[in-house]
Amino acid sequence: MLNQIRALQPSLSKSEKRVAQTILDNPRQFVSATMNQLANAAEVSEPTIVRFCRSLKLGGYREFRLRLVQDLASQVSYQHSRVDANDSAAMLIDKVFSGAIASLSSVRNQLAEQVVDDAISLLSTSQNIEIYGVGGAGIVVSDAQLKFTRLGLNSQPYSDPYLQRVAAAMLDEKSCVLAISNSGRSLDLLANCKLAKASGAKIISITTSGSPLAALSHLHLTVDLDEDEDYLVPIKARIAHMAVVDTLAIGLAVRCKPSYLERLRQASLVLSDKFESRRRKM
Amino acid sequence: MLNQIRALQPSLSKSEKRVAQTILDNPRQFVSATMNQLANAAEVSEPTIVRFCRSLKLGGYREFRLRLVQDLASQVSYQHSRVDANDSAAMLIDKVFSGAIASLSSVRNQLAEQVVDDAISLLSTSQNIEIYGVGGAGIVVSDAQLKFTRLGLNSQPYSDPYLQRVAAAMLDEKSCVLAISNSGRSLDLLANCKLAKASGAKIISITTSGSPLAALSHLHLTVDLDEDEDYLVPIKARIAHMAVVDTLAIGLAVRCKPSYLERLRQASLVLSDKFESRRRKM
DNA sequence: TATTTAACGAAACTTTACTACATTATAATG
DNA sequence: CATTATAATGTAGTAAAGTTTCGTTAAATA
Repeated sequence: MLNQIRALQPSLSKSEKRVAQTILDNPRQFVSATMNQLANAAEVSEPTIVRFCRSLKLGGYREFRLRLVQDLASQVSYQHSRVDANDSAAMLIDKVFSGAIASLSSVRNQLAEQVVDDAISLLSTSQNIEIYGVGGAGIVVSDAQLKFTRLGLNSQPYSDPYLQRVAAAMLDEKSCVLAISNSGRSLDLLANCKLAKASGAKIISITTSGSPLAALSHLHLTVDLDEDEDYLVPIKARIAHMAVVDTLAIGLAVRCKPSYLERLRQASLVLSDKFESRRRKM
Repeated sequence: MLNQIRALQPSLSKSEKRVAQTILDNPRQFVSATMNQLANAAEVSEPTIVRFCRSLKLGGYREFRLRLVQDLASQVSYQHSRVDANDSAAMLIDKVFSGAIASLSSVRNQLAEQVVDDAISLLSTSQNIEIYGVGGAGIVVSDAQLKFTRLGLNSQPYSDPYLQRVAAAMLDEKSCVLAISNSGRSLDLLANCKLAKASGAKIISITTSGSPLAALSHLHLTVDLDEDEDYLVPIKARIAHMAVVDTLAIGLAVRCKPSYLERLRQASLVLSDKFESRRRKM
């Protein structure tokens, strides 16, 4: 739809071109706009709006708005611009969510299928799994631990560098470390992964390509993100890492041990008495 | 949105119930319907349609239709979210990521701007913030705590029901509780939020609409998700909740206290000696 | 059974989308 | 260069959709 407008733009009349430009500048602004509001924004008359809609082979403004809303609701907006102080709540929501969506969809394209496959196999054959991460990644570590435990895997989370160090020294060839870090440059984490490797454990990393952590891993799951502004509150990395972990967990569940599925159902049921009637879950 | 209608259905009047049922029977039929058409289909009058929309906390029919269209448009990708044993790694990746993306994009449409605004104001004026969640939500609680701490807010995370209980009893009018739960039905969490409310604290919830938790909150941030198959490994809820928390955190940062931004830069710098050269971060 | 309260729809009213037509600008032709 | 044809745009009016007001009916309560 927006692409169609862009494509048709050259063939439009001067006023209609202005309408097209106004919409393309900030489409979301117009999801609930009336014809009048759009006309004012583009500084044209209402009939021009109708004619613009007809140029797009649509019945009228009503149909145009319907299409626009559908388009924006399903389509990911890649222009995750930075937030600033006079953004309305609506813009704030939009920027945060489209930023998160954009990074997920970029990571989806980065992930190498083969590596995911290998990682799932390795995890399923390891006798124990240790999950390492420091700082903000600690949250992803807990998340991974929760997921693996639910699958009945033998895993331990370590987000404290000192405990990590102790644990790493104790590993053997049948162990496997899942190391999570956005930068892949945390000194503590690097040292501990080296130690784990020296103990004979396999290292699977979820981190930026080209980082020292990626270099020393046996399997590297790539998560490269734009760095701009994410330092504000780094949600993108967090969410992307969790999605990767989730892919592994679901892969383990459905692929290697279908019996896991049954276990998961039980995990849900066992919690049901902790909830008020009508539904279990979470 | 459709979930919300389902949730509210019991509490509606006879005619409004008929409207709800008519829509739920075949929602797509009404994406471009006028009020009149919907009224005829449900065999009620137009004012009843308006009242129905108001019962959903919407401004009127126009807003209702907007939400419906957004909802149905973003649901398209939910279709292929079910994984099965003979999926290739590529399909696995695709399903996990598009599921996550679809839920983010649906939550983006659900979030009420006004409530986000109010929540940001309330958080910024509260003397202390307590963050509650149990089970899987504990991860989101830690995430929220990390973000709020970075902003220099006075907040405490409680994912243990017993500690929660003790803390809730100690609150006063200047406190505020951020309660996170997908189901909104955890007995422990509900009891503790009631206690906190009785102590005079304000409750902000991130949960499903129509749930008991939503009902007792002063501010309710809606996160309604499809329920099917997420029990496998509930990543969607996790990610959606984190994104909502992120919206609040960024809102607090840019809106209320621009000085926070400076503080954040410092938080990044202070960590730099923990990293190998070339870059700080995470 | 009487009285209050809530639910609902008929009709008036407001806003929004669309149409018909007049006006202006642009291009083409003598 | 003037004249005419053609396209582009806006003004004003109309029809349709959405919303409000208010009276009537049904249900609940005393």
